Amino acid sequence: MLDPKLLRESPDVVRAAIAKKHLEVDLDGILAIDASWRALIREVEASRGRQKAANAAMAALPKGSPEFQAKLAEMKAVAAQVKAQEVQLKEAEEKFREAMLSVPNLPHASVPEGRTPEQNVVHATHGDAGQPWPDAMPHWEIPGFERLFDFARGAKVTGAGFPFYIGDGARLVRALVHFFLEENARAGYLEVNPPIFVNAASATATGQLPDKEGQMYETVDPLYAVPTAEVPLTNFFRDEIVEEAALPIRRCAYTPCFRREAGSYGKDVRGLNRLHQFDKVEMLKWVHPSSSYDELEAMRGDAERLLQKLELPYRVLLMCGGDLGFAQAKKYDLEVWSAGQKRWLEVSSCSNFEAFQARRAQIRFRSRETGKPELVHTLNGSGLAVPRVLAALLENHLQADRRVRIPAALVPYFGKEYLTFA
RNA sequence: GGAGAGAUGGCUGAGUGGUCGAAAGCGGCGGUUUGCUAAACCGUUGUAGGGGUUUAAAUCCCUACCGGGGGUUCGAAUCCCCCUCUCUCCGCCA
Repeated sequence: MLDPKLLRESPDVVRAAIAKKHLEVDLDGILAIDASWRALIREVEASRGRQKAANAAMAALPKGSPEFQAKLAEMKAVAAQVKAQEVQLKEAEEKFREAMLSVPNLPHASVPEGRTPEQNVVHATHGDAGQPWPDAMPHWEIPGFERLFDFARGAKVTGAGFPFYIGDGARLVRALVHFFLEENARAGYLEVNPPIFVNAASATATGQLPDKEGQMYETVDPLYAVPTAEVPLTNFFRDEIVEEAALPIRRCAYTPCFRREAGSYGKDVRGLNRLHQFDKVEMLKWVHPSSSYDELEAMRGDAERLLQKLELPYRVLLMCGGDLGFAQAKKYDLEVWSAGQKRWLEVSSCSNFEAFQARRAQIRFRSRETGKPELVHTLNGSGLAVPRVLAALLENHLQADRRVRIPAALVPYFGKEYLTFA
């Protein structure tokens, strides 16, 4: 959620920012709702003030006295009025809050202009991505692929997009998760194993609810399977005030992630490109507002290093305003080169949310300077998403003999130098 | 799943219808004392919103908040209902 004061005091700043994101929001309507809400506050508070004063007076009067009786009759009317006004106030407040939730976060000044994904800026490219790889093939066409990645049985047992990983396939998933966690721990992220179901309050704080309800799996209890570890991780400190000295707090978590992804189709969903259940390690930071952009660069570097150690070509995109997302102030995407599919696959997205999530989740720190609680800045980034990295490993490191070379950094985790489809 | 007990400020904990935003203690902050430290003593100490004043900060006034929601009442931390969570016992279970 955006700071309501900012909207009130500088609507033009907000207007310009929304334009940069190419979104449409009725700011004048929200400002009108805000004004009428605040007028109502004044009315209700005046009535309540009268009531409170009268109550104090009544407390001093003898219980059955005529003065008491007279006051009582008078205050019955005031009480009825207050009750009615409070209903109105509550409605107005709810309306305002709802309206504020429709206002996106402001993009940072360094975010490039643009409307479409094509206008994202290629920030850097590593490795020989984009070069012709004569022997490369999409991973699902590699002979024996279905022995390690059984989509047919997954579809029978659960549904499309829920594969079985078998043998070296399962081993590679486990090795990648372990590798990511160890590397992130070394980079200063404390490992956390969170719940993989969250309640509605948590899903609301990170923005999955109310709008993206259809993208999550919901249980018969009012619980949602996590679409990313970001949700339980961010909510860890919800409604809390942390010590300023504790910042920055860096944590990472492995969870399976569940996404309904309604409406997806075509080549995007072939093989391991897009699944309803997949494994991911997520990095999260709670930082002092003054350092959040430095922390974003550091986090991007942490994610990049993982790809470098896996010897995978990739590029870094700086997202333009139109492709930035509702809640992000600045975002980098890391895309690995899929040699067999000859396309880029997104494997990480590192974002600075500034105080946008923290305001919604009420995550604050006590400022040493002012002694007052202030909102932290939150950042998160994948480090990394497993299936697409796995797909890139299969395609990019495939040998002429149909074995897959395991990069040196991963060998200790995988336990062998080659993966075989036999 | 069954039975019972409980949820109060940063923490411990009093308060069972009328100046209770809430006693007391601890902690924190400021000060006095002290060669320094400690102790002692004095003062101070929540959050959010609205408004007055101000360039701003400071400051002042008002309102709300005693797990969450609803109800009774002129008036609720206190009475009633629902929910959530915690603890104890029983059952079940990896």
